[in-house]
Amino acid sequence: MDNATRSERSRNAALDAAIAIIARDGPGRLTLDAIARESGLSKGGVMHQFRTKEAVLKALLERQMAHFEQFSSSTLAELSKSSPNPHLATQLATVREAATSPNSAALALVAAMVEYPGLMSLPREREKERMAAIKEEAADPDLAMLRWAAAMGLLLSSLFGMSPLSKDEHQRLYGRLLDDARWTGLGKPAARLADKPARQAAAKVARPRKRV
Amino acid sequence: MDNATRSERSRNAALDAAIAIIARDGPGRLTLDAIARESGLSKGGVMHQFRTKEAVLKALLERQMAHFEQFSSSTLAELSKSSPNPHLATQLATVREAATSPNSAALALVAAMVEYPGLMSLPREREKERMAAIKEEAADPDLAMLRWAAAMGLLLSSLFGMSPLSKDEHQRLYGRLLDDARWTGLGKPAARLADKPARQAAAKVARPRKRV
DNA sequence: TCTATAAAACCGACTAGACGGTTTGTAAAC
DNA sequence: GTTTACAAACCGTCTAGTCGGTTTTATAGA
Repeated sequence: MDNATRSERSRNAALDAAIAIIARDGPGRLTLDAIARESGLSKGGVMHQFRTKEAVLKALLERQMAHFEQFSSSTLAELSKSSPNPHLATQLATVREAATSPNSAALALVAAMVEYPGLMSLPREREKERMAAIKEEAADPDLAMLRWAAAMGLLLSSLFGMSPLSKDEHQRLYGRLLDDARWTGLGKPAARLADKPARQAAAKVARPRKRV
Repeated sequence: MDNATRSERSRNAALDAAIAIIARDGPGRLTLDAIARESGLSKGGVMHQFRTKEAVLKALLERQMAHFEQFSSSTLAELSKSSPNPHLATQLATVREAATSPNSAALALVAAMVEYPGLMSLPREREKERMAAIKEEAADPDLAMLRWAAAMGLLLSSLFGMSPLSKDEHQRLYGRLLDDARWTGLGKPAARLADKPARQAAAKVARPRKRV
């Protein structure tokens, strides 16, 4: 077999094994020995392809990011003609995709952040660009950010096994987040609803400024 | 010193040390020896109070949950007279509180879940009850869940250092989530949109400028 | 109050195993 | 024949948990 393809096969085998271990046993169980065992490679083989454990995590992160990058850009191309806010719609769809796909990129994120928090800067910087694009196109940027935050909340909470919501509810909620028609007309409705006591309630829990 | 209070002091010292270590060095650095060193106790002393490391994490989780439980119930008592959906408002305020308080409960959660994912069932079950109460009182349950999800998204993403948003934006967004007046009239906007087209146009121009 | 005994809190050295990473050896590719 | 891909044994460190012993507090009889 060709040397280059042999290396690539081994690298992919190791990364697949890492994902499988994280998904099955949790991020805490991801060790180099476990990767070797799971992938069929020897430990030396794994270490030949990745010099350190951090390099494994980084490669895993990058591979998963590339995968969703692809999903994201093709979705964006499709939506940019039809949607008034294609970047937001794309991100919402991508998050839903990440939440649904079993071998989620998010699993790699979790694994990475515990041992090597510095790796998190890669996805964060990428996310910053996307957020800028979302704000740019939005009629109501804060609402757009909140729709994004809600999608992330659904993703992360279910990812950590702490979501109180069922699968069905998750799907329905993603659907609603994506439906632009249900997120219009929120700019300043207070004037028309003056008779409602809602505002007063909000003031009660409003935090004194200048804390932190 | 009284035996009971001596024990309690030691237990609290250990838990305080654990929080400090997690906050300063990250969850990966939380070891029993580190807890002993940080708390001033000996390792034997720590192990006398907590038989295993999991017991330490569990106690930590429970203590932090109790803390926010208290915040939550006092907030609920205050809001239940004025707010049309006091449970949702309480949860949103509590999440914001968790996000801003430096020694966050969430840090304990992260530390816990990596090594002992089973511990996550405690907060999840609690959250299920709260979610039921939120749905119960809501005119639009799905929207209520989405507001909750958005708050969780803000909390979790910033907790993992992957939030692309600034502190200011976070605070502003929490404020908007809490403002009931800005979340009304979303039930079936498709029908309304026809007779009130001015709404959408206005939103395009009027940036929300509300401060918390 | 003094004393004897039990029990709880605490100490710190130790162990067994797991972990990340290294070294040495071997066969295939170039 | 040199480099590359991999295997297998190995090393030093770190970690959760143990254990025998010491100090402090509780109990109880005189």
